[in-house]
Amino acid sequence: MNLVETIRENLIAGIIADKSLNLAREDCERISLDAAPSNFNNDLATNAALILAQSAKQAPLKLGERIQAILQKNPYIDNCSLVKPGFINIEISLNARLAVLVAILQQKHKYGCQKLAQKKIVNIEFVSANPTGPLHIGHTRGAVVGDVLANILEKRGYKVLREYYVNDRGEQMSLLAKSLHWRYCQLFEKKAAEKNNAIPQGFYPGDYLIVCAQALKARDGEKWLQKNSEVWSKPILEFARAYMMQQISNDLQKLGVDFRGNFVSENALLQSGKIENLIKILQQKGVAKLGRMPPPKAARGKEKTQEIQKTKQNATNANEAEREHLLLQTKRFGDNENRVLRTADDKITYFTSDIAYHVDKIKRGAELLIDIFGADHSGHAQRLQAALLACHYSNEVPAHTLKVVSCQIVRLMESGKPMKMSKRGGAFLDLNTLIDRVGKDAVRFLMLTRKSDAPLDFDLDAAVAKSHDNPVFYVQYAHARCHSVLKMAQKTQQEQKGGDEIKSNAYSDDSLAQADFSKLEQKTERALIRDLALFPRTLGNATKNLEPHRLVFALIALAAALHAWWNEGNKDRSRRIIYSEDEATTRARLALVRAAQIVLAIGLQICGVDAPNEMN
RNA sequence: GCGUUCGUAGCUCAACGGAUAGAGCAACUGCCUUCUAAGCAGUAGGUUGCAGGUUCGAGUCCUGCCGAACGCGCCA
Repeated sequence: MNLVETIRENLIAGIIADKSLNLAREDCERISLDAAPSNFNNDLATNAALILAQSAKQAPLKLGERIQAILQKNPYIDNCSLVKPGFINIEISLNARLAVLVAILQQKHKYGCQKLAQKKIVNIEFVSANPTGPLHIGHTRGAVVGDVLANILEKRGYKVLREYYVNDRGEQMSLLAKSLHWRYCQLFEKKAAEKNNAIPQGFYPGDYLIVCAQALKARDGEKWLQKNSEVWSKPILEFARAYMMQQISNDLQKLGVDFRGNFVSENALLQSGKIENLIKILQQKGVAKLGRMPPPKAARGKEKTQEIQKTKQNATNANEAEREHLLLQTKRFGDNENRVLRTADDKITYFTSDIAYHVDKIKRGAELLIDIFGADHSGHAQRLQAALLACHYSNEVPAHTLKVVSCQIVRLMESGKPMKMSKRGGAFLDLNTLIDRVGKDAVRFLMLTRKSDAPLDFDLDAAVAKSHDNPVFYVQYAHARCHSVLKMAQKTQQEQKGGDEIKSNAYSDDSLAQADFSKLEQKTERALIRDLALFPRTLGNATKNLEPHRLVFALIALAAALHAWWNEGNKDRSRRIIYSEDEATTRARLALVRAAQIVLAIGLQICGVDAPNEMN
């Protein structure tokens, strides 16, 4: 039972059935049913008359009268009023409120779920941080957004596969192996401390590599001290990979993110031959050809350009501009440059393996791909879309299966000031430390308090504050209050009944579902019920737009509605939830509290945040 | 220079193309003999960066400026 969706469907059916309007289902898609603005004394509002005016060739206010008549027939609606531009405000009936509360009390954690006729398979890829160091706050946002989005999609009837793509080959990994080997050799130097500052240019500088090197030494002793990198590079790279992935996996676990073992190795993909195979197909279809690349264009970052050119000169003596690479013709598919698939010296680029990975995800059955990217990957996302169009052109995959959610940067704040983040000094705050400091719940919830494509300030002090300006606390407190009053009610009930009554709970969910809901006529009570009724719609919107923050804002609003209602008991004893002089009213109010608690718990669970029974 | 994203109250931010643009913080005024005041109610605070356009209707879509972040490798 989803009240809002039921009313909407009923309305659309009524409109289509009215032959004189001559409207079809397609015309009705944009019809919405939302919370009515608070200045109107109503529950819901619809824009139907405004949306349909054009197709029906009638003025909104005139058409509104017909729609109003259709709505009036609905037993879930008491009154509706047509106002100014063409909105119709709706007052829902006692029946409707009863239906909402009973649905929640019966369905419990399944409230808000949607069953799709055919489960759509979604592959959601997130984090995918290079295994070259521990996760930090930048990765955390993507981790939480991806995980919660996956939870929401599961609620809404999708079959969701979470994946982490491990970039375990290429230049960065070689560099990691070299850095680790250097650290490892340092462990055997007598004057290690003095040399500690002289980390070779470009090597990974973090202290975590010292710990990693110690682990290597503990396992293998002096085995890799030799200079010949031919001997140590492979085993050390493998050790580093395994070590780092273990750390990352532990940190994710601590954050409550579980990939259920779906870590897909880039190296394994390469070994499988799938990448070469794709290249072959792209060549056959004529979208991959040999060609030269123009020099880098960055005009703004002159220094960076010079740096890149310098690196290249060091890397090879060949004249770069003259070499022919295998290029994907992404220009034909919306990119502003063609991109290198395989270099002249036969190296597969990151770009190529990522394309093959995405094609592979589709071939493994995914009907929709979602990538959660950091802001620094926005350029890559565009190229990837163009590349997938090229694959579509080559009959490899369907078009437009990839949706990219881009997460902007997170700034760590301390007492209102940005924290200095220096990777070089190894002093940056890693995820593990962050969770130790503010807790998993705060990290997760606060990461969702902005829409993903806006930058986020994460304030370490606000995260642990026990007040209204800390949304985690505010929502968890609302849940705890619900539990508190229900517990209190049961306690007084038992005392009155005098102990060992066999039927355990007079306030069980089933029992509360029988309450007399006509007792819930106060404005604050009706507002709360309305919010509960709109909850499934919030999940639907979050799904449609791939925006998990919508859920979080709805939870904050729900908590506010609960706190507001609760406080009315401060002024007027008869408005307390437990009102000893009126058992029927008490039961009805407890049913509402319980329903609110259930919905808060569902929302928190989706966010991966605890729903505590007590605050302490 | 090119691309992506952002620009909303003093601060931090909401608002599937909808109504009189909403919350929290900070400021001011009230509410505890309590089911948790770790909360609530109220006052004040706005030309949604600027200028055009699209339409019944624009903070939202389009174009051009201004400002900020990120990216622009044959790294990942």
